[in-house]
Amino acid sequence: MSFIELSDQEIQRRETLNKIREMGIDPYPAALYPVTDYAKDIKEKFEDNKEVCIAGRMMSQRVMGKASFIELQDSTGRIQVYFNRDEMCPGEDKTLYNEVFKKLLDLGDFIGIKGTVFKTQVGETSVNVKEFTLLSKSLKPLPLPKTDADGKVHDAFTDPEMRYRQRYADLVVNPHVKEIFIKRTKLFNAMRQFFNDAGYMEVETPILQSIPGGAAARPFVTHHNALDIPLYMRIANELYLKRLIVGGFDGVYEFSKNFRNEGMDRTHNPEFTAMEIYVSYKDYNWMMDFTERLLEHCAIAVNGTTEATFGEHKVDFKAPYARVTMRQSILDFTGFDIAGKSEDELRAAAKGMGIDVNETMGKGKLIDEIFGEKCEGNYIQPTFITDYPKEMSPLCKSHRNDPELTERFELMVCGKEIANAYSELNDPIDQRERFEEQVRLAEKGDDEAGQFIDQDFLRALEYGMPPTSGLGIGMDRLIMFLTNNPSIQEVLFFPQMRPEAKKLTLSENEKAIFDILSAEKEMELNALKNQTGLSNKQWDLGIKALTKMGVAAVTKENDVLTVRVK
RNA sequence: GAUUCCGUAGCUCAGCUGGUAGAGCAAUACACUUUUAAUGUAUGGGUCCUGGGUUCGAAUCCCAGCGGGAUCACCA
Repeated sequence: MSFIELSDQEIQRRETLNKIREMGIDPYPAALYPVTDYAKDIKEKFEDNKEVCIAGRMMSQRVMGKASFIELQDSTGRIQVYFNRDEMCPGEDKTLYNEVFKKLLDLGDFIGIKGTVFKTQVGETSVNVKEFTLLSKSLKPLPLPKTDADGKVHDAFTDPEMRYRQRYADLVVNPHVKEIFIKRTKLFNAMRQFFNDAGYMEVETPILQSIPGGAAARPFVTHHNALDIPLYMRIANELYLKRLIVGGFDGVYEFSKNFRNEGMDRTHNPEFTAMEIYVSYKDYNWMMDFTERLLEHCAIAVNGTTEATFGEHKVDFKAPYARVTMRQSILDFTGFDIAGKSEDELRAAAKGMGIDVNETMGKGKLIDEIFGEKCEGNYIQPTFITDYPKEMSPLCKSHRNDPELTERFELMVCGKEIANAYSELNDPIDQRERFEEQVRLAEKGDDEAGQFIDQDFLRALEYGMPPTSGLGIGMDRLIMFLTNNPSIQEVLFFPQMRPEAKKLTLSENEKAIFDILSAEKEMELNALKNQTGLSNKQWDLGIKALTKMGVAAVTKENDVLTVRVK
């Protein structure tokens, strides 16, 4: 980066940095700083005159002559710190206060404070400085939102693009953003604890896979040089976890980063986190009980209550949740009974409801369209929708009472799916046929059908997999509900963005002008402009830049504009 | 992918029917020993997203592009 691209304030801070070094102060000291206390604790458990050692960023500075207040922000929040010149510098030399503190510290600098706790006349808990240390100099000014006496925030740092691209600055400046991510981690911890307490094991399975399976989605492709084969980033971990059930584990789970090469919007990021768990000797009825207990536990761990607000909705994660079959749901919202209907009857019914359908759609797809269009959005409170049509669920066991259905449920919250579970298909011959059917669909052009048959997975099933129930939860979506965020980007530290565009340097034009001018030393303005052949705008920018840098000057004599080299 | 809105100082934003850019905070200097959006006085700070066009003249109007937001479509 060249010096010229820096803003005024950035240049000033670099100059300040040099002054600090000249004074013999290390702006980036190596030694640890012996922190003993945190802002939050000091304020909550006030102890008059207690000696503390704290560290953090200086976020505001109010100098009033020989005394000053700053706000120090550490990981727990902010605390006020009081600097008194004569207490800090008892002798004749007041440099530490007058120079180092007042002039060489900038907002955003990390400093360490040793001092004593007290309350000011206005009752604000503060730390009276005995000794302070510069811990790390900040060269770039942070955005500086301010909160006034009424709690109203001014100059808030809200631009989503900047906040996502510079999440570090977002986190420093917006405490509520930090809170989202603290809750996110609490959710993962709570879920992990729940599974571990139940005796299930956290595992890791491959992210680079030679066959991307377990879901219908477009994968990212990469290449392994030594093996000279394509490898795919996983779209799901289901087939690997089931192999582990074959191997004899009672229950396995994984928080799985999945990658899907599809569109991005406020609910889809190319990489996202799913949790999948598989438990042997269970079925989907058991899994419903398990899921509602799990979510109740997680909601309390994250928010301290089973209730959550999402937009205009109040959601209660307290178990148990309503259970509705897909047939009943469609009956409830459309009056149409899908039971025993032929494909043509279903298509006619869907058309009658104003749903966009076509000839390629099978029974399962048609039912799914009707449900998605007419029913899904109505489930605000957590509701299990059960017994999905078979075509939609190639990895799910057929329903024990109806061969057209599967033992599957999805959990709907605020009209969105957040969990999906099966009594897992463990009949290897049935599974092979379903895979083959998917390949046939894919060849016919159904881009939602799987294109690969994972022979190794089938081999595993042939050795025998116990009856198993599996559950998948979209973790990003769940945390959106628990933190009232309608956008997935708000719950990911670093959502995927287009790369930042490079700043163009216009020095080409400036150089062109300068080359012509320097040959002549002095030229009439319009002649020079014509000779460069630049557009009005390019010319204007170019000549202004040159005069600003002081390499050329424009003078006006008798209404004639002349450009000279300086 | 479609529609629509937005892009101006380090940050948040004004800028009318085109006439060479403003405010608050931040910065710099001075004053001020319990303030708290500290205060007062003064000063500096701009590729008005990029490119092209219209015009005597464009931050402003037109076209194209880039980036972002929102809504919709798509989405096991």
